[in-house]
Amino acid sequence: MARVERVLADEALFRQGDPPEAIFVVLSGEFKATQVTPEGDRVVVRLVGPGDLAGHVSMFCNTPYPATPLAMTESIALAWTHRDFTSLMARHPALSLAVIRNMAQAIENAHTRLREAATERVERRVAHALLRLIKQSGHRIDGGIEISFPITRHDIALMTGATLYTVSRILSAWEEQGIVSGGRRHLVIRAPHALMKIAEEEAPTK
Amino acid sequence: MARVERVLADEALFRQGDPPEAIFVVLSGEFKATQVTPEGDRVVVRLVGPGDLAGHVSMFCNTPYPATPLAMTESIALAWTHRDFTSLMARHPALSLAVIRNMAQAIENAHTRLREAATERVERRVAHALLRLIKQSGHRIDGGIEISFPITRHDIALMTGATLYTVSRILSAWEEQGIVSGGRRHLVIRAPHALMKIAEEEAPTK
DNA sequence: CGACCATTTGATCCCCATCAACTAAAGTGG
DNA sequence: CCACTTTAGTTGATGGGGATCAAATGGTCG
Repeated sequence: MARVERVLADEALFRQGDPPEAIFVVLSGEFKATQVTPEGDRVVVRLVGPGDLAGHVSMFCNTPYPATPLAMTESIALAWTHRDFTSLMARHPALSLAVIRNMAQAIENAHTRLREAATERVERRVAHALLRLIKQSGHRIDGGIEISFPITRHDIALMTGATLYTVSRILSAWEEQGIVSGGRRHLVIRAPHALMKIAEEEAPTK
Repeated sequence: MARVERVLADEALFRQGDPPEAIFVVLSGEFKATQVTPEGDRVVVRLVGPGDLAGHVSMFCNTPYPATPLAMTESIALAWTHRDFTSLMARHPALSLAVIRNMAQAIENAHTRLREAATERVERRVAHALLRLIKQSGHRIDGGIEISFPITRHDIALMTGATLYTVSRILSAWEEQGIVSGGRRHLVIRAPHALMKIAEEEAPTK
């Protein structure tokens, strides 16, 4: 019943504002779900990797797609129509549960980021973002952990609510300290432990 | 199969960090779901009103409760154990759908707030927050719309990622302009239209 | 090689957090 | 019913984190 959807890097699975025509499950690859504000600012609201759903919000609420999932690498996803997917869920209660579990994690993730955005300064938010990237798609290489898809300072800025300038400064400082390294659209975390310390360290003189 | 839970104002339905023992559906009243950071800062991640779920994230992921829902007024909720609720869902597919729909809205809401937190300045975020409050529990009175539960500047600050000082200044300014009015723990929006203008106005000289 | 994109780095500015002091309303207890 | 405390809110002064502007460098690709 499913349609297989193959998406090249930098292409969109669907577009923000379009009417919902399908719900997707990512099989391989990685997407960044970006929202555009009325003013034209962009934000990355979440990353969508293998096993994650996309388009579910619109599908179940019957609203236009709230974001545009851009493929960061060549990716493959399965697509169902609303009808097919709900009938599938009706026949397999385990599927409903899986959907719910996935959405629950998305909620928790979003709330965590909300909390970070409200209480933490940029450097720490970037540290959290990198740790999340590691967890979602880190790849061990000798001397560190590599982010397995091309990522720019600008992307990181959009994920943390900062500007690419500030992110660049932070990463430059970290590179000097040997915490990260990487070139153009490429990032390796050399000292995850140091990042965790930055991310969690108690604020001084509370 | 459900247990009826009655909660007085300023009491918690459950506490962040506790193991999940039930899932709740709010019948009446209003809760603010607050998260505490390791450093002790607090944030209101969402409002939970009639028809909304609480505790679902933990219940389905089997993780400790991620937040503490504090009752803003006396409230009533129904509680089910995990076992009872899943068996209920298995027997009534419509329930699964309702749960999914509610969670989808929570996700969209969280993403919207994320986007706002990342791109908008405080005044506009406060405007959005007030508009959301109106929508969720506004109550028409002559001369404006009243927020139907006690709310403090501090609460608004926790909802917008600002400080109570900044919120106080903004509301004072708005009060001078006749947009809002209200006293201690009490808020009336006199000119929702003006708020919408503040919330959506194009940034100057883009 | 030339055009474009990612990144870096410096200089400046301003929004808003922070600190501090004060007012006023609401409990509270004798 | 009145001192006393507590909690909510206001307002001024100050400083800093980070946005913004500007310009240069180095990688990639057609």
